Amino acid sequence: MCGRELLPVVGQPQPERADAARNRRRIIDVAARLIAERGARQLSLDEVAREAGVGVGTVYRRFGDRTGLLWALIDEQERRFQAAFMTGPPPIGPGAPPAARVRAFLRALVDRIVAQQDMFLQLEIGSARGRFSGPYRIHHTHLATLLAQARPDLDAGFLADALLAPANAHLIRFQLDERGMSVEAVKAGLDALAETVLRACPCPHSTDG
Amino acid sequence: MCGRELLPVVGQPQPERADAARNRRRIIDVAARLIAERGARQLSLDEVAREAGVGVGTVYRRFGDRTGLLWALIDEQERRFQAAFMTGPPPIGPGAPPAARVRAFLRALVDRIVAQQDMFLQLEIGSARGRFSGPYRIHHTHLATLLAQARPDLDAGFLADALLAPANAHLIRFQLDERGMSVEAVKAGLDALAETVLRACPCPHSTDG
DNA sequence: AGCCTAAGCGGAGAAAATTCCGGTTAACAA
DNA sequence: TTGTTAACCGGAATTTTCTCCGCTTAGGCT
Repeated sequence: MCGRELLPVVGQPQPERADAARNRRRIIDVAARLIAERGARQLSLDEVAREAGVGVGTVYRRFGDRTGLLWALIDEQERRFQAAFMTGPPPIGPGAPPAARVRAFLRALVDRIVAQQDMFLQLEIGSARGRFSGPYRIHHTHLATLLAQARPDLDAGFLADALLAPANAHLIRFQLDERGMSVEAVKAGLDALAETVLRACPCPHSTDG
Repeated sequence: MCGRELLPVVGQPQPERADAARNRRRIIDVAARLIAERGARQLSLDEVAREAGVGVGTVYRRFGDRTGLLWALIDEQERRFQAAFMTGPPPIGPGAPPAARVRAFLRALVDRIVAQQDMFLQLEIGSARGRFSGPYRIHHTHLATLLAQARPDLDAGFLADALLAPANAHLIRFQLDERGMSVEAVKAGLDALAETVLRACPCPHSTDG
């Protein structure tokens, strides 16, 4: 993992050397092209290195591993997404009521996963490295904050995990391809779940068995 | 994938030849031992084959791929689990009210994942093959049935996915190890989510923004 | 201009997953 | 017994990921 790819960078430790930056760019460009041509599934880092005119070692130093490169490819989209829910216009950005923002966020997240399904699928297999770092933490914090605003009586931290968990590339692909759901149906389901949670009656019946 | 490992076998296509059965057993035993000794992470199919005294080809023919072997190792536990929620005593088995069964089911599922964390983690990386086949479908069907019984007005199919999604080895490990939650806290969170969903007021306020 | 060194480079090589296929053999019927 | 054959077997070969390490160089300093 490289520590320069995703937003949660703390402080640029060192300015990147010119040759390193050039190689990073080359590698990303080649990888993006190869994925566009043949899908993320077929992406071989050996081939990326060869086509980019660098050694495999360089690819690994720069991106840590296969998933690191994939994260870098998704990064631009991720920045845009983060900007949308942090500073963009309502309903996903500030201004709308928390409940509406939660739902808009989840819908946008699903759209994002569907749009880059191929890469997200690859990210979910392969090393677990980074799965709950960077982007996940930011999404979780954002969602938990909104949930806590809307319903201070609930366990916002856990609920955020629970709402994020179904926004999973493999599950979504399964719902789409094998269960015949539409993207809208997936979004509607998540939306409905969020709504249900957000307006649950605080009154604690005994439901125990 | 082998089609003989997990419960949802439809009809035994062919009785297995004696040598094949013997090798299957050997392979499973060796794999179980190696995992006990060094963890699922380190399991090399080459080594399994060598120690079991068979060729790698045999391992692959028998189990399809790495995850196939892992599923086979988990299979016995899975059968026990399925027996518990399908025919076992309440509250997880028949007899208790659906809501209680849902909650007991989720708790048991988390326990199961925690108990074999190592293997479930490996299953979630590596090929997606079988991730939503066999066991998942059965869990989903079971849960959806219970949910539909308890709340015919909700989308039981989607909710079952949504409740199953957070019961994910990687998420649980993250919650346990990096968020400092206890296993009980994880179970309680899922439990509370299920309870919330199950007693949501059917009255549709306008929550939209 | 010349020096110094942290950062970077490349590619051989180790390790693991998975495929392929020519040579066996268990199981069953004649 | 013997013949037949679908199933099975083993392991070499292929492919891909990732590590290691000796050599090189960008960029700041004098």
